Amino acid sequence: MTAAASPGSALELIDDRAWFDRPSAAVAPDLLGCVLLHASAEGTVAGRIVEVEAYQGPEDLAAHSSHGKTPRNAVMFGPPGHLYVYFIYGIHHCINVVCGPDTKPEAVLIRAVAVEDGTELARRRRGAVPDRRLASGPGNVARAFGIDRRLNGADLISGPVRLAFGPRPAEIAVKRRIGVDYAGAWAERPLRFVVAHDPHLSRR
DNA sequence: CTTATGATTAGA
DNA sequence: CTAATCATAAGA
Repeated sequence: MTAAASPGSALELIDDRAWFDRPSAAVAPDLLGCVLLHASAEGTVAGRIVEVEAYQGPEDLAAHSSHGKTPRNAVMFGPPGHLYVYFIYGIHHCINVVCGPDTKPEAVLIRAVAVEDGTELARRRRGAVPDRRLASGPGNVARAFGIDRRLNGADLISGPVRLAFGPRPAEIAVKRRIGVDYAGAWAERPLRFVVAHDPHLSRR
């Protein structure tokens, strides 16, 4: 029995777009402990988000939106509560939650999830890896959940990928973002939020 | 059309 | 530490 599926702890889906209509640095820590779900034809995978990063609009030199709107990042410039999925390094997909306020191009990158439901399906998609690495690292989250570019722009309130409120983590740690050293001072900003001491983190 | 490169990962 | 691997964006 899992927290995501156990009777008596029904999932409370996030169905209010206003919840997403805030700066990414405000949404990001609130996302920790929340449940990410993907109901696909293959089955459903769900789990607790344990690591995220906030990307803050055009002024943030680490954000894709910092070089203007293009076909790839257009979803970031659209309404909050949608999925921004991009393909990177020729291999990996990364999934983001589009935030606000309004159409300000901010988003939260989901970097690690503790899979709690649909574990078998996630394992099939990922191959033989230890549980702690099943959805650890942004590319691995997308892989385990079966999410690719076809879901770019999907509505988190009406689409196959949803979010639900979960128990607030006991302790949240804030660190610098990973893989954005090129962004100068923006690389130093404390915009990576993690559930402290969680074994599923992509890094400590 | 050509070219450079990345919000990564796994493995030596 | 580096190779893998290709969509994307910018430039000629």
